[in-house]
Amino acid sequence: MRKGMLEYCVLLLLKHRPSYASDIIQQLKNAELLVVEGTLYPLLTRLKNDGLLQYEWQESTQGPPRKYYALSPDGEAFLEGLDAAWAELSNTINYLQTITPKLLEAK
Amino acid sequence: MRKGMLEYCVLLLLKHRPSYASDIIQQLKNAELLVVEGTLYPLLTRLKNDGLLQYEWQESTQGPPRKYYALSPDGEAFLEGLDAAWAELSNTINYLQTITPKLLEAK
DNA sequence: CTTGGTACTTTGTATTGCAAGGTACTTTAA
DNA sequence: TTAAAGTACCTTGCAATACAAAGTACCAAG
Repeated sequence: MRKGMLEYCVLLLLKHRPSYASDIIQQLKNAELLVVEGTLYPLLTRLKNDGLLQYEWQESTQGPPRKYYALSPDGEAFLEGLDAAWAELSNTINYLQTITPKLLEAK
Repeated sequence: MRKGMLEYCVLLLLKHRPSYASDIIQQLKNAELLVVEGTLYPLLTRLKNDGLLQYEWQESTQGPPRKYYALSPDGEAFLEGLDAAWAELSNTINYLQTITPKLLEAK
């Protein structure tokens, strides 16, 4: 179900504030969206290769350095497209839900 | 983006009213969701094999007979699970959207 | 100098969506 | 009577995504 949504969620998070992978996983967990490393790392790499993200290394006070990802200008534009796509999808589902009688009862 | 959503949309439609493949495609197009045969037929077959859908052949006044698909009892239960999953995903996205400052401005 | 914690990465597999092509039956029209 | 067009169903092969699992590297604490 959540397939294809992760990209949008990650971009939303990074728009809010640049983060590194483990941090992103933690933030998504807070939003009740479970993601694992094997999913996120390839996604970040792909988005960077597509020019939607940038990153810079930053030293950590504890442990190895971290790759902080942030939206590139292209990424911001792309995200606006996803906002529109989400709004449309959301409308579609709402419409399909309302035509089913049973959900109307549930109100 | 729509990945994984098609299943939900198709089940919602079939809950509303049993339909055959070409009809489903048309209804989804009306809801602004473009699907092609190569996507839908395997999906219907899979849902049937999983016991979520049933079908029966019905003669058509014009053209070849049609396979009318409908939700099985298991399918109805499964759909309720998807309703819950959608509500949760929707909440998650809403939350992630609201923490980004720019979207708040857009209001 | 070894153990445990943090962070990043890669490989292989299953699922999903799509393009493209194919089969079969029915009606229309030459 | 056959040819063409329309409707409906199905299959194959490919690309993209998510995940499990395993691996690499650095640092701090004991």
